[in-house]
Formats: sequence, C-alpha cells, structure tokens
Amino acid sequence: MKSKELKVTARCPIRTTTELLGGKWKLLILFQLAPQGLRPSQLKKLIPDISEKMLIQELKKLCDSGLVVRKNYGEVPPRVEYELTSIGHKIMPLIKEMRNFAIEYEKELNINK
Amino acid sequence: MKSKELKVTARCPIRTTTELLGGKWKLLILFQLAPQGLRPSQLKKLIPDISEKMLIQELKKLCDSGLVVRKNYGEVPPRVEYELTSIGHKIMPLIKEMRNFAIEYEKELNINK
DNA sequence: CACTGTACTAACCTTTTTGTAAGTATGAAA
DNA sequence: TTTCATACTTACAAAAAGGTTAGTACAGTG
Repeated sequence: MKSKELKVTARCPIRTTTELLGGKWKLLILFQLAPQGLRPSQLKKLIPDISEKMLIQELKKLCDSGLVVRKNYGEVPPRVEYELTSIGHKIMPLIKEMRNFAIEYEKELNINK
Repeated sequence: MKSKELKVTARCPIRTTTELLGGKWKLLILFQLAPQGLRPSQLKKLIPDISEKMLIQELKKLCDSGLVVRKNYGEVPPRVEYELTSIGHKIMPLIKEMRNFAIEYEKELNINK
C-alpha cells in the first residue's frame, strides 16, 4: 500500500456528513423544505409515514446543527414554520446525486431481472 | 399547496439510496474500495475502528445489493478481495458531494465560533 | 503434531433509533 | 364553558444497529 492512502478515522468529511444527515428522515425533510419553508402539519402531509414525534425531533436536530431555522409567529393556535438556512440549501447537490444514483441503480436492476 | 408537490412515500429515490447506503460504515467502505480492490485485512487497516464483524457484514450487504463483488482466490490461508462493480463506482459523485458539503459546513462552523 | 494466518460465523449484549399513545398549553370561537 | 386547532412533550415499547468475544476451517510450516 502506498503512503498517500487516505484513512477514514474519527474526523473525516464522510463521517461528518453521515452524522449530520444520517437516519431515516432528515434528508426527506430537507428535500421538502428546499423550495419553501413549511409548517409541521404541511411536512407531515408530504411525508405521510413519519410520526409526529419523529418529525419534530428531527426538525429540532436539524435546527441544532444549523441546517434549518424555526420561525415562530407567536400566534394561537401555534403557528411555526421551518426553513432551510443558507448552509441547509447546500445539501441540495448531494440530494441531486442521491437521486441520480437511485435512478442508475434501478435501471441496472431492470436490466438484470 | 400546488398540485406539482412531490411527496416522498415508499418508493422514492432518496429512500432507495438511504436504504442502500445507510448506516455507519457502508460509505466508508465504498470510498476505500474506489481506487482498487482490497482484502478485508487491508480495509480494516484503513478503517481502524470498524469491528471485523461489521466489516464482513456490511461487505456482504454491499455484495447483495450489487455494489461490490467478492473475488475468492481459493487459497489457504483464505485470500479474498472485494471490489466495486460498475454500479458501485457510480456512488463516487455522491461521495464527492458529501465531502464538498462537509467542507462547506465546517467552514461555516469556523465563521460562527 | 502443534502452530500459523486469514476469512468468516455464532452467541450474546448494549446502545441507538424508531414507533405508539396519551397528554399539555393557549386564545378564539361556538 | 366546552370545543377546536396546532405544536410540542412524555412515557413506554419495539426494532434495528452496532460491539465484544470466542470459535471454526484448513493447507503449509517447523
């Protein structure tokens, strides 16, 4: 093995990103927030099989990591809106590549079936 | 909400890709296999904190999903090598975007610290 | 015949993630 | 004063993911 081999230890970009975006729901949420900010109830409609708990829990994590902001309108009944920050928008190329890959992958599946 | 909204239900490209690549290790393994096929022992050196069990388990999953192939040299002591398939190589743009994103993200962190 | 190196398996446990169901707070409207 | 809508919380349970340790197979070597 050569000396320019690239180990993937504690702090490496791949790990950073998977820690930030890992799990079942975060990327789906970010994808839905890309075109416009949304209220939790609207997100729930767009991702029907997420539970209310997971939705809010994941939104909070995304806020904590700075990818999303919460806007509170201070009304009753409560009205809040979540939207992408400028860093949040920067996952879009990544999502685009995920979509590209999935399409390639399914194409391959259809060939070999 | 308009009619062209894009729900993310059961079969959508984002879900396909996260199911294929989700978890702590798969992307790290694929990344290491990109330049050349490797034996498990070599992979283990490049990803020091993966356990042997996880390494083999994840390699098997990657084989099952067609991203990696196992080459058995039929020698004793056993000698096998794992390498990317042609579809396997197609995750590289995705990994590249993950790396781009991580770099942008850490840059942002340094500004706001 | 005991020992070695390599890939892999199995049993078991801990931790993390996800899911379910019920409940809270609030002001306005009926 | 009861009901409503919305965002959110809490307690608990189930499932998935990950980790640790010990073991197996086997031809070659000493």
